[in-house]
Amino acid sequence: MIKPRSRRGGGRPTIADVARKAGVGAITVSRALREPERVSEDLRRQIQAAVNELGYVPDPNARALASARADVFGVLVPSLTNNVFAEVVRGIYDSLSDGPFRVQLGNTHYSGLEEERLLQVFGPQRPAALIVAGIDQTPTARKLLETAGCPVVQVMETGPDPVDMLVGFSHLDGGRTATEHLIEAGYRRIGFIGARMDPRSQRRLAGYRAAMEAAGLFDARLVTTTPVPSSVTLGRELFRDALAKAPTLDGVFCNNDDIALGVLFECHRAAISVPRTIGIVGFNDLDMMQSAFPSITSIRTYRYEIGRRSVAMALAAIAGKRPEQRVVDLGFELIRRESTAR
Amino acid sequence: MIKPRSRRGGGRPTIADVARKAGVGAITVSRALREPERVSEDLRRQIQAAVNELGYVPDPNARALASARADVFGVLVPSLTNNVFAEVVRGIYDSLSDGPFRVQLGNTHYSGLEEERLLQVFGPQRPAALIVAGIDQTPTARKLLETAGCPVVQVMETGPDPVDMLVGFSHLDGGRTATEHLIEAGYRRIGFIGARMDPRSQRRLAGYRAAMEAAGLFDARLVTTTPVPSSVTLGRELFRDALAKAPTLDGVFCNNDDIALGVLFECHRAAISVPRTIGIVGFNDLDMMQSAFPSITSIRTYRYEIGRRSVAMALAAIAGKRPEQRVVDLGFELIRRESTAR
DNA sequence: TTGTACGCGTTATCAC
DNA sequence: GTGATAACGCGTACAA
Repeated sequence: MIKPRSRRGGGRPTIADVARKAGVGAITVSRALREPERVSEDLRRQIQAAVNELGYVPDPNARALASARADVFGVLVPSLTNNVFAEVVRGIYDSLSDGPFRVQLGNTHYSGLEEERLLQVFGPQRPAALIVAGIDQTPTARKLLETAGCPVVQVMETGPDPVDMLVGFSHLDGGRTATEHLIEAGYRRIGFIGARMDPRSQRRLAGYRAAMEAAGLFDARLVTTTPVPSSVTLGRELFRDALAKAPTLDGVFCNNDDIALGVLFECHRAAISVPRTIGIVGFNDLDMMQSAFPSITSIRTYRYEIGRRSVAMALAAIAGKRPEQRVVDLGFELIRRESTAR
Repeated sequence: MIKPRSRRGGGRPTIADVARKAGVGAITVSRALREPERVSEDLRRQIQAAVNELGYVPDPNARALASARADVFGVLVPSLTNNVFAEVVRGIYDSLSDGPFRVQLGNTHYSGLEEERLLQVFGPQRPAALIVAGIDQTPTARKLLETAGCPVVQVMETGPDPVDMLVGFSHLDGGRTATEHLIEAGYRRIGFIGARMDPRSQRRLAGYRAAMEAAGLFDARLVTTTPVPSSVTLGRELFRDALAKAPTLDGVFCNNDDIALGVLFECHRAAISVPRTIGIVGFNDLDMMQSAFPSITSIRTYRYEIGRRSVAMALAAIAGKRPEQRVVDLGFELIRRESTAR
């Protein structure tokens, strides 16, 4: 008696089952599913019928093994809870939800070593594309990206020398624009308050410094930074520190909106008038900036759009169309509000 | 001249290469890597040497195909940008970063149908475990979870009838506790302000209602809800609506902290005294609640810990140890602050 | 403890 | 346009 070929798997229908039922070869079923235009109308219908009847679903693992390509986008961000990256990730997901691609998300915790590790985990999977935050990879990480054998999109920055493609904006220009706005509004003793101080924060600080020096206003005592992760509460503390160091402070450009909100709350608590005594500018323009009282001036950035664009570029590259421009600068916008309306 | 067996793949070393170099069978290499204790000391060392020399890395796709199991945790959340779920996801990632498991994250957009679709995408991958937010799956989704053939952990809620395992807390009790606190603080015309109104918000509302009815204070005009996604700005608008409907309002229990912050800002703008004229309670206790001015009373929940616990339970189940308690209630805590200190 | 033979479900290759 | 055959790289089953 012949054992009915005991399936190790869960007994789901395979491509062979569909082929048998449709009276065609397995490869034709495979083609009908992936490149329908290369299979005749007739067979396509028969195959589709068999697929529906059997409830056949291709095995992604088998497909990945055979084709040496997984339908996976590897995505690396420094933080999952930072709203800024969450928005980028959301843009990526929304752009991918239609197609066959899955997303594999990695959290680097702002660590270059962790990024290397994750890249080493992603590589053997043979992802269809890689999207990574930032341009400050370690040499090792950069080499891993260059040899990944798939399109790579770096996001959230701009610059001259991407691994492959790049979409974002200039943090340096953003920092400069924010600072220049404060100067034009009449503030003079303008502080910089920054937490985390990752590479993007560093560039914003550089923009701040450039603007202050150009105006002859730079003073190292006006700069307050910490590697500690950003939070509203930390913003309050740093503002107190800044005031202690520079009692004549009359404005602050904050690393990000959480810090800015903390500064605002501390001003409330200390009965410091905003924008009269202190002007405040944030960065990213989270929703709450417009609703705060007073509303807070901020640099609006297009995180969601960056996510979408990164996918569009990767998809184009996968389709063989290398985009005309490998570096896309989506810019930013200064949103003037009450916190600097002196 | 013999072509050196052109590899379709990228020519990376395979397990066979390692086996040859170490002078053992391929299966022994496989075992040495997955269950070292079942291979003799000697061979293990030889194999490890060969692995290092060749730079061998197992192909996860081939492994998944052969074993009918992918080292993947499927995770389904309704939102990527909502800090609450971002924290759960972070807990999951942090708990998984040591081991061999990758994470595949899906965004259901608060949609049962989207959840079904994602479950259908995850299924064929044969994930090692599934973690999903909530207990309100559609019948179809629930069936998919039950037949997934892997441990399933539902998170962020508690209840009597999990698909498999469940870790979270009671939103109904949370809503009741928040409301009772306002009542005890002396507020009487206490409103409920809720956005999105997903199942968890509905249960918080039910808790609010229970408390208000128990105190003989319930009045339908005090309830203001909308299906619109939550935001600080929306909180301001809803509060204005609530005041228009119930001018004698003297307190609000907010769906979440974003709404609560919006209410606070609107009070500032309208020169309404908090907590004297209006008491405010939020939900989740985000960092900014403690720094707001005045600081805002909230229900602290343990999102990160829920993420970690869910992984721990799944891992235990994978290891064959069905945990003694399939339902874990991590509770919550009322954090009293200035916004209700009348 | 180690190895042999084979299967996992699909796609690439090349012939028809 | 369609199909037979041979990988893809690894793990399972079973034997030794």
